[in-house]
Amino acid sequence: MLTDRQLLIFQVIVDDFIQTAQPVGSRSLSKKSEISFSSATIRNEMADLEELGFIEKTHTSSGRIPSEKGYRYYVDHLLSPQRLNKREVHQVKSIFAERIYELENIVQKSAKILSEMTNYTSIVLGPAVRENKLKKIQIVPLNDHTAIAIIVTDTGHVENRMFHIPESLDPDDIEKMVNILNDRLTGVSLDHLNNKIYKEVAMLLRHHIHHYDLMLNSIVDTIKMPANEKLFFGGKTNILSQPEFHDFDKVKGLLHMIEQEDGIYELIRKNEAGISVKIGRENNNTAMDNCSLITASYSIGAEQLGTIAILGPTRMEYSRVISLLQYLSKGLSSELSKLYQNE
Amino acid sequence: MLTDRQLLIFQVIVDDFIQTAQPVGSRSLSKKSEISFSSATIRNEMADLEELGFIEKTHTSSGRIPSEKGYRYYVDHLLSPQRLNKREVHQVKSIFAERIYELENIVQKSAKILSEMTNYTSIVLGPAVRENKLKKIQIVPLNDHTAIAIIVTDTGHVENRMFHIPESLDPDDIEKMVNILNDRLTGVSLDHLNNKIYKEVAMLLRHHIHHYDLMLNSIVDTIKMPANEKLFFGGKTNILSQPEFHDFDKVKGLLHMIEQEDGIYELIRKNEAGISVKIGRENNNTAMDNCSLITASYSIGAEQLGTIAILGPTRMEYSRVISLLQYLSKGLSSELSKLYQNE
DNA sequence: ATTTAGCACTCAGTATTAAAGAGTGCTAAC
DNA sequence: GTTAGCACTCTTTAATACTGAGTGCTAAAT
Repeated sequence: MLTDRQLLIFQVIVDDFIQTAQPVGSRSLSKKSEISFSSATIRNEMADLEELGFIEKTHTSSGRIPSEKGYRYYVDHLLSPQRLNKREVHQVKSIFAERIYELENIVQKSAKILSEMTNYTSIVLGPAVRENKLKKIQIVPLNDHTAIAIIVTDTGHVENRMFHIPESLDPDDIEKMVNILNDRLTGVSLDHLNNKIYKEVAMLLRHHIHHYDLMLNSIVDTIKMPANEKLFFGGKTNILSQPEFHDFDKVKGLLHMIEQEDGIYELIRKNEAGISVKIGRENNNTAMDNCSLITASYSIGAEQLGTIAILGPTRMEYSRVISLLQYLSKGLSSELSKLYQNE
Repeated sequence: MLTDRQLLIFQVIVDDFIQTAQPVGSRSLSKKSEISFSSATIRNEMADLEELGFIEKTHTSSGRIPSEKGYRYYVDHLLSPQRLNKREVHQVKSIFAERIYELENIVQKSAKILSEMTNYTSIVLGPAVRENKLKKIQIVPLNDHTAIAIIVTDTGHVENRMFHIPESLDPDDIEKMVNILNDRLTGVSLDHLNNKIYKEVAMLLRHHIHHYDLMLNSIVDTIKMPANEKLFFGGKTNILSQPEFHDFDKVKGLLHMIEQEDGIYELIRKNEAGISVKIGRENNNTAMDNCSLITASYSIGAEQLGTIAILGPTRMEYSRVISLLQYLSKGLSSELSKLYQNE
């Protein structure tokens, strides 16, 4: 559909624009070493490329910039996977250098390093806890009327919540209850827990403990809490350095969306495994106009855990970012497997 | 030192500028109902006020704006405490409306409401955990080589950390150790814990448990973790709406400082009890130029727990913000006392 | 001795114009 | 099919002038 020469010109336009953020004109193109024909020829080809919708003008007599369709084509067909250089490999590896055992810490650090390396904003969707399996439930009474319920999952995630102890409850009953719960529920994944409690365990409790229901509700609440997985950010202010965002309303909208988190969650969540690139309006969010989002998932074995993402202008270094995300997500996956795979 | 008329003029200038963000001129002042003399008279008085350093010009023929010294005087001498209206009282009370037992949640919500009410950025320094007293230590083994240490404090704060189990350790010994620790350390405040462990408990452990030291280190690490108290923010992007921050470099510096958190921590931390107002360069931080920070502490009984703060332009609604912070910090203190005071 | 009116002067902001530079599209020659 | 050439468009920048808000000072009025 495109001739080789059109392809060449298009590629050079995109590459140049990604670097300089300036519309690319025929004359400056003709001076590039990869291009051997005159500016007039280029102009003809550019007119065709524009008609096909791959590039556009910012005004009647300006140079050309890639359109969203153009970026899409570029990403789908023209991207040459870029090898990371030693420095970059080293930086990514530094995430795993210290022996940190906290999943959250690793994830947090990933976001930080990623944003520093790219100068874009990085977003990491923390591990989904809902598929974790229950390891232990504990209840620690604080005083006569409050106690704290703690649940630990098999990946070492700890969730806790305070609750009110019903007046009428015998302290011994608390212990009894915790024992029953641990006995029956260990190994059950968190999103099945709710079901299992009411279907199988509630009856059992009723036999042994008075007012079991009041306390049970608090525990169920604790389990339900992490409805949305946690988001981690790096370089939230990096967008301010991008020339395309030297516009207050634009920045305001974007930062506001980031602060709210809901919008981001929407954007990142619905993603299949592997790398995905969403360009501009493909994100279905006006705040994301002129922005691209590249996401990659990380996992333990076959179980998809979470997502890492880079948010930048549509004029993004797709090749480098994709390589980076690929490398990091692979690293994360293998490192986490090492830690949590119950071999 | 200032005549009544100068005081009046100064007050009107500050009030007007706080509202409009525009330099105030003699003519517009003379039209105000509180002022009964001519613009020429005002000009003379303003010249004096400028000489005294309370107001300044943005350029030779501009109206006047308050100087930092002026704001300081205004805050110290001219502020009339403003009563909150019903709506505002209601909004603050809504923070405590739901029966939330999580300290963190209350604090988080305070930050949110505060920023919404003021349109400035709010910062809340979470409760200092270090003076909490240990309620319980627990260790939950996840698999053969990792376990998770959990400590619970008397205010219901939960801290946890994963660690490596030394190969040579007998599983029974873990339980033994936890029992000894709980026995000896319950009721000790977190910042004394470290000391107490090495001085009194370590010896005891040595008698009973092989390789106790490896594990002990992990537990000590867990305790040490929350070195800085957690910061909560509200309305980080509100600064973008303030006209004085329609300057990219300014905003970038400020948002960057906020993102880093260290700087903020420095600013907020060193504060006595009660309300404190720091204006512009009094904050000793170039990113805070043209910004004021108002802080208030909250406490349980005599024990100072944390700080709530509002960050805005020096042209801030001091009166309203101070009233608001006063009211909220009092509310927070009493509400938290109700929850955690072990009556 | 204050207060005020009047006037010359300053400066930011805005609009207008002109000129320069980058780029295009089209046509005609190669 | 390719290229040189030219007219044209549009942005950017600088220069210029004008307006309006405001000041400082002086001299008159109170």
